Amino acid sequence: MNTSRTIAHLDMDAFYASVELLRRPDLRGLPVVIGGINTTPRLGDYVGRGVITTATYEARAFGVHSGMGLMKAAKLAPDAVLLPVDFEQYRHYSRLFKAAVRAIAPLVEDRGIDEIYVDLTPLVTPGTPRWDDARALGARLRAAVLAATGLSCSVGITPNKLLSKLASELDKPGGLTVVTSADIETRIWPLPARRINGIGPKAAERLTALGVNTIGELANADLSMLITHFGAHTGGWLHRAAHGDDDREVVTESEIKSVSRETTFDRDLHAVHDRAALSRIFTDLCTRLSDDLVRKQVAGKTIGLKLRFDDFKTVTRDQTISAPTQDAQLIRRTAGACLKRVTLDRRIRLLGVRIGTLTPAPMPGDETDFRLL
DNA sequence: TCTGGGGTCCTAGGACCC
DNA sequence: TCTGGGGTCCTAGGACCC
Repeated sequence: MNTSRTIAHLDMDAFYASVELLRRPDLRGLPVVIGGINTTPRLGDYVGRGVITTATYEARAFGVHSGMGLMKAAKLAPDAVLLPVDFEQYRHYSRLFKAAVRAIAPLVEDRGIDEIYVDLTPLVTPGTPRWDDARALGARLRAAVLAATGLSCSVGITPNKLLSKLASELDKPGGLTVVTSADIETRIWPLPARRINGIGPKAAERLTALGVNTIGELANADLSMLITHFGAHTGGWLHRAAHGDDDREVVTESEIKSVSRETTFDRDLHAVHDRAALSRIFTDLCTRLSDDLVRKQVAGKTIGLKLRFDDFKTVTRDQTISAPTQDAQLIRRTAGACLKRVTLDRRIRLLGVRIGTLTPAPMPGDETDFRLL
């Protein structure tokens, strides 16, 4: 195992909720839940299909957590304060905290709006006191993020991304946790295998059925048994991950692969009876997708449709056109052709439009016609 | 009134080409 | 006519992550 790198994972604490509390300091210390659009001030009065995106630690004490339906959460914590999501605000604070980190340590990998990996290797002195250096750097990063945003984060520092992701969660909120290869057995092995980034609910369930619950049990599981049940690729990865082995680089730049827009309706819609409403929403999604493409300066060739029915079954259809496009009408026509290939014998819960196989497109106002390139 | 919205990656079969 | 293989693109679904 390569232990020569020093990698940090930085995770903002209850990010959306904490941003809201900057504007509403009067709510500090109260159970606050963020989620949904048409919200009521009191969680217990909410009616709709929204889910929790974030909850303050005070709200989590009631057993609510992100991903939980707001209606269900309302039963657990009816008196919690409910606030609607405001992604513009969160993106603003996301840019601020990432800039603050980059000013100290430029090798940053974006992992969504509220977390990053940072390669600290060039900034620490090799040798034994390296982890002292790393801890001091982690403290600097935390202080810089707090100064730039007023927000708290948790930091994990270890020899790789996999361990750092686990470490940053060990002392949340406000933690600064260093884990070296010598600490794996005592600090990592007792954790549930599900905590490993990449082991989701399905894999965790399969592991449980094999008698594997903790990372330590996974580490001590027979490699050939894992390969038998998960295949050579995944089986080998599970084994290495449990031993804290991960050689993935910190990726500072990456190109966007696809753009999508989707919406869940207030009530399930009927393909025939609600045809007009469906058509209007469909066209609106395509228009917004087109706007996204222009803003992101990309055009795409593979246009996809996504439907979710009232039984939660999801189907997708896609079609690749001859040249990349940003055009809302062409996207609408192509996605409309995809829709004709779906049997519509159930009410529809969700409609989505996606575009992939992206290529760079000209800036708005640019004279160049990218179709000729 | 269970279960949002925006992504990435992987698998797998068939078409098609060399 | 049969056999063999590699590579890439397209499409559908699913697991997973934030």
